[in-house]
Amino acid sequence: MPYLNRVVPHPEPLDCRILTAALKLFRDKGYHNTSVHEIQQKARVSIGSIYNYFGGKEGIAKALYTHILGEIEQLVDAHMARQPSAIARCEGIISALFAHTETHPDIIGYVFHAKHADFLPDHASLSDAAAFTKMKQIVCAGIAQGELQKMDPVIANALIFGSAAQLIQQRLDGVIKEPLQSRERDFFACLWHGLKNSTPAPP
Amino acid sequence: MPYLNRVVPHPEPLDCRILTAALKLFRDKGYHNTSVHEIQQKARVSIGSIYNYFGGKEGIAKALYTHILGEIEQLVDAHMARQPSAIARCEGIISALFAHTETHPDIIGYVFHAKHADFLPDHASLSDAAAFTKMKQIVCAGIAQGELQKMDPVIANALIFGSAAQLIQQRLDGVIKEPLQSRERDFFACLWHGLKNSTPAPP
DNA sequence: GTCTATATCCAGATAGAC
DNA sequence: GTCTATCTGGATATAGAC
Repeated sequence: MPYLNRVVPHPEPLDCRILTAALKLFRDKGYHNTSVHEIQQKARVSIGSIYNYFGGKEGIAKALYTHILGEIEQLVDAHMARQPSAIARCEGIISALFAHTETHPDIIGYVFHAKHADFLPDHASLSDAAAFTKMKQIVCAGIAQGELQKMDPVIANALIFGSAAQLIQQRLDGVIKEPLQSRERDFFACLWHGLKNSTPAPP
Repeated sequence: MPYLNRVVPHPEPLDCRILTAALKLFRDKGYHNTSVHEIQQKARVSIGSIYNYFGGKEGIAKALYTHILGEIEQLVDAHMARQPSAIARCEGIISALFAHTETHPDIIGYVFHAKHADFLPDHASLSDAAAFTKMKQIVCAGIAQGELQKMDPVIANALIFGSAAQLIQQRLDGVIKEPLQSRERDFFACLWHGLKNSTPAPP
């Protein structure tokens, strides 16, 4: 019964094991302090397989990067489709990111905390990624429609997502001890108190 | 005349040359992508001297880190001594950081952008540095005295310095094309519009 | 104290058996 | 497709002359 031998020890596919192992190591020790040998050991895979699937350490980092940014973009798209209001969209996205920070700190940490320019030189800055561009568009639309105060979109974007990013980073660093959800409601209240337009523009 | 031979080529002291060269390289290529050999060439110093002064690459990084964080702390202290108001203090500090971002992007980038945990494992998180702790204290005092709205200090801190940090990072990345000073006034207006307490507490 | 030349080590990558 | 064993380059760090 060769079948049994294959099934039990590693239910998840091989390339997936490599990615999850690498993600955790990159988060814990940083990209440069992680050797392929360590990834190989943690994923219980041979070095040869790693080079077969990803062509090397940088290939793993790229695969992780595009995959995770794609997932965040999907998240943004989902909230844009679900809600017409800019405020509701931002709240939904930030709320989802806060939740992910608790359940998948590796993933969020890899995107928010890693300095990708150090090991992915050909990739553009994070701000240029599609997911983050779309967040800016949400803010712009909210200002244009009068839902948010008339103001510089760059500043509005910094206030909304910059402060959220700061909370996420402090949570990842352990500076904030409680789950971010416990602060979510207060955070939104403070945020919109300053940004929401109380006198909506005429249609 | 041996004196002349010494004076002309390198007016600044040797260790200072090493630090400035390393700072620029770390910013441009990242810590791990910079070799001691490159620092040596750029600083026009021999490898032996580098090990004499700093004991190695990590020693340079540590010296830079403590020195720069010390300077920022001094900046915070200066503004705390000059102004009693929390809002004025925050504005002064952020304004100074914005100005530094334009004049010394290497320095600001090294503190705000580098992932120090990757190469200074024994150092605590940036948020624990004295300079940033004092910024939090300023915000707390502002809330306690009724100058700022009654709210969670962690959230207030994220809104104020998180958004400022976001602007600085985008400026360093080149996403923002104009000097930050051009947005400073608008930024402060938006910020305090949401955070300032319009009904001050009784003395 | 400053330099050059050298040693040592380890990471990333490859070759080839199975 | 997966593995083991090996190669190679380059980085940190040191030794010793001056």
